[in-house]
Amino acid sequence: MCSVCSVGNPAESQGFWLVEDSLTGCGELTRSQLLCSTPSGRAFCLTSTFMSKVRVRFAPSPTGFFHIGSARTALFNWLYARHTGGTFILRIEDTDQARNSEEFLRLIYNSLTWLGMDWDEGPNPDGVGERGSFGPYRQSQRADIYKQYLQKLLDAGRAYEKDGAIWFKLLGERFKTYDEHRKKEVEKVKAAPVVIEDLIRGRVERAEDEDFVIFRSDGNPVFHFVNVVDDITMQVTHIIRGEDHLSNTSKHVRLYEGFGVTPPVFAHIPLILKSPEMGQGKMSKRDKGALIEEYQQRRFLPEALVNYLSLLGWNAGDDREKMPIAEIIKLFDLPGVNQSNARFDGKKLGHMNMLYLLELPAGRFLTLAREYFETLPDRVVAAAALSSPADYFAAVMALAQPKIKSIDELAAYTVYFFTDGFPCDAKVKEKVLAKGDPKARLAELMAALPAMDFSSDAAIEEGIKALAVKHGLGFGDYQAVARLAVTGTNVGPSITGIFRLLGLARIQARLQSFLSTV
RNA sequence: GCCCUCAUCGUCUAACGGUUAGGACAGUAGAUUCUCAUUCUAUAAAUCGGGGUUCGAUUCCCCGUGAGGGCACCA
Repeated sequence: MCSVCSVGNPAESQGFWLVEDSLTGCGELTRSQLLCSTPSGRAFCLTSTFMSKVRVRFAPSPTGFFHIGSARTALFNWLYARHTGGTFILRIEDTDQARNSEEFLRLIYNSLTWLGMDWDEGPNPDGVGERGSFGPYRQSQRADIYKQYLQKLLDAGRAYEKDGAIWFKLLGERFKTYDEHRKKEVEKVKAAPVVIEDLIRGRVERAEDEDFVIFRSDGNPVFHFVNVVDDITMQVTHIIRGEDHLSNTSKHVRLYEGFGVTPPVFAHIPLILKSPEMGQGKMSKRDKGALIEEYQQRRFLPEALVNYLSLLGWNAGDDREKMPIAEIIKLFDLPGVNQSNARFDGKKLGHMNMLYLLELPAGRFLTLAREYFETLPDRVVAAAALSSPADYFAAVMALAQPKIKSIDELAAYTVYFFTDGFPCDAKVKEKVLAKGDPKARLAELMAALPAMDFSSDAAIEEGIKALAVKHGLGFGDYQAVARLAVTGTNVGPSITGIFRLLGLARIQARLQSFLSTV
């Protein structure tokens, strides 16, 4: 029996079954596809899994900020669509009129676009009109379709009205029992459990033993109903969603049966949990680092975020972690997705971001840096940076790019290039002044400065080294105190680069004014 | 309370039933460059517990325990 489409058996196969003996010849199949067929004893029918076109959907509801878990679910759907050459659908689940907002809707389009997840069907990214021939793609515009499908259930005797709402009717013997959780008596139905063949979890059985509401008394359909109707009418082949929906799936399967439709393939992906410092449970919108918007504002590189997200619950099968998106698409597959939940690790994400930052073309870094300063809350620093000559700004950024871990460090890291009003770190000052004879070093440096060649980093280095040799000291003896005087800190790019960009006059002025404070 | 899922270093994860249990992030200690960051080297760190099956179990089975999710006229 095919684990996916539940049809036929390998003995009757026409050569379209993925079974152990026939693997060697299947060069087209990925490693994880091969593996999934054997350890768990599952078999897949190629006709259903690979030969019909994959259609997957991401179906967010615009009731809150777009967060990391949603992005990962979207990503896995998108990756699977791109991996299989299938279709990625964006559907807006906006049936909860009280909590929907246009602002959140725009945020969904914006975030997906920023992350590079383009959709083949759904509303257009600008919110005007839509694409695809299975629309409308906003549930708020699909009322007629829901009415029509409700009628099918009514006609089949599988739905009934009670207390003004419409309920889905389960088949089987009925009995009453007391529900501890809800503290009331409920009517249950005796029936064989629902069997879910999940691509990631394997076979899951769950009893579905209570009628449930499909249309509220206000006339609006509920999630379970619209979700299933939409997936049927949009011809969705694979439902990739968070494991938190696994318990809902039995309801959905019963609805598919009620409509006389074979359910799609389910793949319930693990959840993203809070990092240990953040506490227990799944990542929530209130957790630090949970919102995609935050990374966008901090100018994280979307490709780094996507790469990091792809590694939460999935891996390439070897030791590689940083990979171009094309490689991830090539290697990604559903049976290779882990079953256990993953904790979010902002530090590792930061590391990934740095890796991408290091190899970012200077031109793009410059664009991002400019955008960053344009939206920087500190308008004084921003104005100073943005009003500097373009080539000077570019030179400063070139100095900073290989040294910072994320773009939002840029203001603090480069402030002294753009203004004389930079802060001086008191602790660093104390430390540096305590070592050797810094005042003497500064005096020597100032004396040597006018004769120094400022044309290149190498020339500057040579000048300072010559000075050091002359006094029987090391480069570091001048570097540390000069850096403190000129930048107010002990971290930053090479001192030679700082000297070269700032130029003789400003170096002299800063050394002078620093000397007056010690 | 009931139902479902999961379980390898602190974290993300590798390991046809046979490995000195590997890599990455974070940590620690060094090296290097003018600081910092990078880089390099070294180091510490894991198979939840108990039973089976097996010549042999991280891997298969059962029971505990722990973690997560669900149990709405929310999605």
